[in-house]
Amino acid sequence: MVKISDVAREAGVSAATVSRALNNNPKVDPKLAERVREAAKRLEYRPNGIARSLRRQSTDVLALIISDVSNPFFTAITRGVEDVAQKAGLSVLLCNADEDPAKEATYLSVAEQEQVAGVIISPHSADTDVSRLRAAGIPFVVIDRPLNENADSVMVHSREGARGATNHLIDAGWKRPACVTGPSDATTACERRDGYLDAIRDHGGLEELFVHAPFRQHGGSEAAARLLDRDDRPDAIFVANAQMALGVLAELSLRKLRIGQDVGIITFDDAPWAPFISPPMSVVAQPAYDIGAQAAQLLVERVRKTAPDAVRRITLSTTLIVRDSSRRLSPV
Amino acid sequence: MVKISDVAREAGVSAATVSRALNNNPKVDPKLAERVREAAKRLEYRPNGIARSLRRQSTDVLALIISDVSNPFFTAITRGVEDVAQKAGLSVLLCNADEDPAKEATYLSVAEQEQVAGVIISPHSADTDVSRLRAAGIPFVVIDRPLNENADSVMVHSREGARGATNHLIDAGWKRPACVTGPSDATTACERRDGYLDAIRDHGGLEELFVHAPFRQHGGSEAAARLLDRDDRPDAIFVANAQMALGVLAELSLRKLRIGQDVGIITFDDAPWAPFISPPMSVVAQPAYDIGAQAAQLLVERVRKTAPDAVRRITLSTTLIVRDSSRRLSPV
DNA sequence: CTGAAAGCGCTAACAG
DNA sequence: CTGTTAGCGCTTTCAG
Repeated sequence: MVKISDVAREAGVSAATVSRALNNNPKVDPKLAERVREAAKRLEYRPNGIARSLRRQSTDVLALIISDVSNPFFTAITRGVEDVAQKAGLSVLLCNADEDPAKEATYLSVAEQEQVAGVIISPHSADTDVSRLRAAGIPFVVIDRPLNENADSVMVHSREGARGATNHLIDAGWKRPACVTGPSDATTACERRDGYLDAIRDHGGLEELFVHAPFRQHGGSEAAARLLDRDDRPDAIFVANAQMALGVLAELSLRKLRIGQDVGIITFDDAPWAPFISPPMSVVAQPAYDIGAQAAQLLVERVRKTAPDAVRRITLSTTLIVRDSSRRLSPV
Repeated sequence: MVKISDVAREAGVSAATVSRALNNNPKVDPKLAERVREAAKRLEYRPNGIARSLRRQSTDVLALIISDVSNPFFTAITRGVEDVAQKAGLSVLLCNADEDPAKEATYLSVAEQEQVAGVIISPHSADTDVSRLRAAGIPFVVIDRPLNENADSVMVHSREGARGATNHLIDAGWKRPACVTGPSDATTACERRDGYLDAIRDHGGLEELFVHAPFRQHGGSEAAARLLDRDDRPDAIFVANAQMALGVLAELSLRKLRIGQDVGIITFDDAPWAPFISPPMSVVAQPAYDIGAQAAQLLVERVRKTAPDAVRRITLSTTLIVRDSSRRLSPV
């Protein structure tokens, strides 16, 4: 490994000058700087990022801790984060907590030990412990799911989105809309359930039918099975995320229930495949890319200390996209 | 930030002893060790990973550089990598090169500067330059796409899979199968095209119809459009990845072409949504999770230096899953 | 078994 | 503008 002192010797200057030249410090003689750059190139010198971080007491990497890499919603967020981080010269370390509080804690701890410049996290629950980040002075912004404490955040009006989706189902003529949502310790799962309940109560005379299950395809299947096993089974389902929706679809097909006739369906998240299933899936789209981009923007400003001290909270809106899965083809 | 010397003072020992105790060095008095652990806990001490890495000249993180986070194939790989890395006590830093050689180079450079313990990479092209990794002594394993050099790797028999898919199309009665594949600088794109060509030539009398486009949904749309604009348009399409397949689907629906009647389709990668589109999509499934798991296993052994010196190359097979999109409903 | 001391590679004060 | 010096926090010889 070639180090700074090697370059210094090659260029006939001191290590300090090499450091300054390579970091574009303006008060170094342009000629010398050029000589240094050439020497560095000749030797294929790469600064040791670790040593640099230790000395500077800071790094150029952000950690993005997400709940599930295989959820397209989170990968879309990732792109938003990466695009703005890259513009700011920061790399992003993507951590997949996998809806597992233990993994989440591990990554939080890694972020601390590796002294990342900042963290963007979609916490598994509102109780996720970020105190160590605070203690270590690492700025962070919370996305997707709120935290039981005051922090910069970029959220979505989940509840309103859910309410709108459920209302849409009712307006379309479905008589017994149910809700399939995520685990009860995930705030987004509860908010979407509550939005569903808001709509049910608004209309009166409707039964509250919801079930919690993991935010995964199998969770969707299980929840749907439980609902459809009832004697008074629902005739429409509002699903809280796209992966669960796939599970619901599987269960529906197993039971030979036809979408649009026997049952209506609408889901949170406009997954890429939503327009292509049959019938095309109605969705509540979240501005995933923007969530990531705005969170990264906030974080970069914190890292650069160009942001005001006050906590900033951004809440974005969802968009109802009606395709065919929620329409009622043969009304009674 | 509480550091090792603080713990040393609190426990009334030297920093060296704290270090040894916390690293479970067996030759430290159990009583002392206990005292140290208590002191550390009391002070909420967290070792500074950066300082440790600088001193040890190594880290506990692997970098996984993938071509596209939003491709389910790569997220499935990611899970495989994470599961085995975690068991080995290593964290994984996920880097999204986004099919962009510049981003890829950046991440390679980050991996080097941050002295990661090892790298798993799906190189954008066979010419991707990993010489710096070699020079820095960082072990790496190549996945998905081969490199123009001898290295540990976990690949898939793409060409055979593509050939099998095309043969299946022909056997199903389609008369003019075409191929929509990725960019010509991506090796997997070429292999899948070549597998298609193998099948075409095997049968004789068939025209070679293929088009290269980006490995993205819009790439699939564009390629399909080009193919379907021909006077002698194909009646079946073998698509080289799931994201492109979605684009092809979009184009087909735009032109009101019915799958199974007007056109047959089969794609690489068993995306979660494949069974749910209409008709259910036939696919060539890749063992994505295993690719990740085996690559990580190889890498861990390199990192731990428990592997033989010889380069190891693993090639996994694909599985043809016939659903309905490739069947011909009304044969001529 | 424990402590003192050296040093990983870099950058920031401080002189010159 | 450049060089010398000191240390970031940790681990690891080397003595004791």
